[in-house]
Amino acid sequence: MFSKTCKYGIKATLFIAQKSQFDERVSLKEIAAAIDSPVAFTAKILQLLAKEHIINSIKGPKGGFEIDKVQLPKITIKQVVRAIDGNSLFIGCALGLNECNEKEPCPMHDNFVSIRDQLNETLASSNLLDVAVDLNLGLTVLKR
Amino acid sequence: MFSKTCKYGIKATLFIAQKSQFDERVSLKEIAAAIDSPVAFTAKILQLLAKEHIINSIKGPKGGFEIDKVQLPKITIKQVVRAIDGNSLFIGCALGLNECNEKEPCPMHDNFVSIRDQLNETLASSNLLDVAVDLNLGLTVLKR
DNA sequence: TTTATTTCGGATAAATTTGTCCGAAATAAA
DNA sequence: TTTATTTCGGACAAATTTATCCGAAATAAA
Repeated sequence: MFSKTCKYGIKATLFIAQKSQFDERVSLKEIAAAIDSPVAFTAKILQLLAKEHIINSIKGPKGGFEIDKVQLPKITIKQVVRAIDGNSLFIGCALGLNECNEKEPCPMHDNFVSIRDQLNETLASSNLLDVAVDLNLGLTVLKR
Repeated sequence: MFSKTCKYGIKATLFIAQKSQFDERVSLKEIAAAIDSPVAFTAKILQLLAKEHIINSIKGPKGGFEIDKVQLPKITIKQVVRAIDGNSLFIGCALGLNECNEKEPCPMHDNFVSIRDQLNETLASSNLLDVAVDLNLGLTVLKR
């Protein structure tokens, strides 16, 4: 479904979001420890997310990563997925055809319309604040 | 969603199914041409599908691949997907957690329950005969 | 029996994804 | 200003997926 890179990216973003609720900035090491991911690889992903303006990065001592608190309810998981895996999950053909549409559909086309719709709906309506609140309440986890 | 290997596998299976409707056996070359896939790689995938008893392979002149006609309505796309990509799409955690369940769910767990259900339902109810009929009527395509 | 055709199976190679390393740049604090 | 800390960015490496090659095995037909 999602690439490994994307899974790390989502988890990292959610951890940063959780801490950003309380204006807490987190470091690369803390993030990697919290989501159980390779440090150096996680650095690359965070760099990408920063370039895409999904998170903010601050260099130097006391630096780290954070998300503007007021932006939390406006940023969605879908944005994170698109930034990392692109939009092939949302618009590509399930069987990999280059030109697959209503006129010349692949055999799975119709079946996947509703799955895709639901995936879109789910990811586009999952905002960082809601998910961060659940994390904070201990209702959900990022490890194990 | 599906690996490239799996996409080739599904398309190859459907092409064989289409021809098997009329007891026509098809060769590796015909299959690769019909689904626009690399010949040698397709051979590997067909070999795997034959081992999993989803298709039959016949060696020698006039050999090739076929599916028992009476089995067509009983074989589902889900079986093909499972044979190639395994069942991680159906049972694995969307964020890659090893232990993700109702007790300790990942942040996406609840959201993905219905998506997964629908994916299951869709793939488990897509049998080869139905899809082959559509292909034969030209309602769907395996290329472009 | 010989030949031609076709899949099988193992080795290898290319491409992509995942992951590491390390010096550079930024910057807060001493 | 110097030092320590932290992210940045480029090169490199390992692992996995995708793809190729080729001789072996099977088998239908000449």
